[in-house]
Amino acid sequence: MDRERLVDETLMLLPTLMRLVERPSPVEMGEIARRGVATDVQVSPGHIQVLIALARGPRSVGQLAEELGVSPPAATQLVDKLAEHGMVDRHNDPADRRVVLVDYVAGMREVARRIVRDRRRPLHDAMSEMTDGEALAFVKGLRLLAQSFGAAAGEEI
Amino acid sequence: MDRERLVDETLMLLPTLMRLVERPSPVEMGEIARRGVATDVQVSPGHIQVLIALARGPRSVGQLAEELGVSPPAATQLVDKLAEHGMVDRHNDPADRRVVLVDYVAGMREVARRIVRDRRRPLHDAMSEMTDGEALAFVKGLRLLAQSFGAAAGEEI
DNA sequence: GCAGATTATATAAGCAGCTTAAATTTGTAG
DNA sequence: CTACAAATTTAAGCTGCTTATATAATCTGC
Repeated sequence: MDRERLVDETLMLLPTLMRLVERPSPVEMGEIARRGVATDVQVSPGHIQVLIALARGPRSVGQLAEELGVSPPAATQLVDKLAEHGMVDRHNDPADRRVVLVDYVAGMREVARRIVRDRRRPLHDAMSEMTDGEALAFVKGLRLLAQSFGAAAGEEI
Repeated sequence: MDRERLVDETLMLLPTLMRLVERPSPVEMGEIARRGVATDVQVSPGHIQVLIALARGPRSVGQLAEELGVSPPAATQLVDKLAEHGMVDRHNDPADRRVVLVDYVAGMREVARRIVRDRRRPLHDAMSEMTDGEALAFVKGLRLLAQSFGAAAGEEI
């Protein structure tokens, strides 16, 4: 099979896809507005990642940075904005007071779930046109790519 | 199958992958340096996209913008930088002098091919661990996503 | 053929999201 | 208790995009 062509097509598609993904869609703002959160909230992919990560329990800023593959200051920034809009809360880890634990504000877990759901609607739609095998292969591909690019970029320490 | 989980995983993976892809790898700079082009060139995914698009023939700035899914000023900027480093050239379309046609500088076609090849090495590596079916499903998935997000974001005209 | 609208590109200004470097606070080990 | 290490934040800066505006070339209707 012509792998070259597939690689080239991916190289063309990936950045374009990313620009689309990063473009803030107004969808979830309506959702937020209905709950009394500011209407002009711009939920970026990074924020969505934080909301998803927190669904599995509280996280320290450092853990978030690592899970998202960003620097600690970037994680601080993401948490700042979510906290500003009353979505998440910081509190000190009693075991180690250097650590800042991030968690949903009480009652915001459900709101977060809805925001994430809205955000992933196009993704969900796209995936509903794949067979199970294709969907699995797609995610496997993403994992492989992240791993491969990670090895190329990150591991020069 | 648990599509929800796959969607969530994709939502976590995509932005992380993008940050990795966008991180400029020094690989291709060495390649450029050997050809007498400035060493501090930073080849971004957008520039790679332009180089790939030009492999199929000269393009106007507007066509590039459309192919990449960016605004015309963004395309102008990408071309600016590539031209600055002697990779591409502008010349007027004799048929319509408003149009600026972009093409490789003579002899740079081959250099571009090598730059693109270096840039896609991690991608190539990742794809070599997929079966043919998986690779096809992966690219199909990317296409579906781009289409789906495009419909969600772009078609509000 | 020419005034006015349209199209293609470029310039200008500004913003979001990341980075590295330095500062602050807390923990740990000799 | 001193000195170093670790977690987070603050500060400064860069890149890649955006929209709004400017400029130049083309098309249209009279």
